[in-house]
Amino acid sequence: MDIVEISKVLSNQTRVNILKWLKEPEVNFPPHQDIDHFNDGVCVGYIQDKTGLSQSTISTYLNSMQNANLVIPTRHGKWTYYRRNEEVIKEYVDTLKGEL
Amino acid sequence: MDIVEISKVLSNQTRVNILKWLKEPEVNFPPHQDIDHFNDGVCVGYIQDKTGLSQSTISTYLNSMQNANLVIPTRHGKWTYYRRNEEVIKEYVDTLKGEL
DNA sequence: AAAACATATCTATTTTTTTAGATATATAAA
DNA sequence: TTTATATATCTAAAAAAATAGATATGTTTT
Repeated sequence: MDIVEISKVLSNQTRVNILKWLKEPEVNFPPHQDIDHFNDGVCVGYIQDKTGLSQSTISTYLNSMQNANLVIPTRHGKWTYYRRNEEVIKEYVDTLKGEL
Repeated sequence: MDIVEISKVLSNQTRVNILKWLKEPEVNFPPHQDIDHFNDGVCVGYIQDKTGLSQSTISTYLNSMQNANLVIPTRHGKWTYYRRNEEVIKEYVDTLKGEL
């Protein structure tokens, strides 16, 4: 868990929003075609639609968030679903609470 | 309290270090010439020495930290002392805890 | 097998951040 | 009242991040 790397992710409003949206996928996104739950998170396309940014930009964002271990990708057919990594998010906040 | 602005400050190891050092000035810095306490924090020169970066860079860092309300400056003669703004730091962490 | 679809990666451009030297300002000391 | 000291601000150059179009890859559908 790298405080500086995670802070870089959080220093962009859209990326913060994505993390927040993924907290309640059923509230923030439409249902998926193939599956009727959000256990593995939300597909890239839905996230992109919500932000209005380009596909490649969102993919880059999600990649940086994955590198920081803030989200976990799962491939399901032709879609990649992203969900929050609650453990690391908690560890980050708790570390800030203690060390900062 | 701006999450993105504060996260930008924290996305640099030296700035994180400065915040940590200011938590225990008596441990991390030598005593000041004029005053025998750290109630108003630590002078810029001491912080600069500890980082090894240039004077203008440290001044820029401290300015960005002040703009984010993470530190509070106090002028004492020819020195400027910086101390942590515990309220805002706590508010930031608590907000992350709740919203993130 | 070809076409369509979702996402990732590559590439280039623009924007932002970092960094420090030079200079300005404010205060204190000589 | 000049000189020294501490810090802030200005300026410019270098480095890093943001962004999106183009292309590649993997998967499904036809």
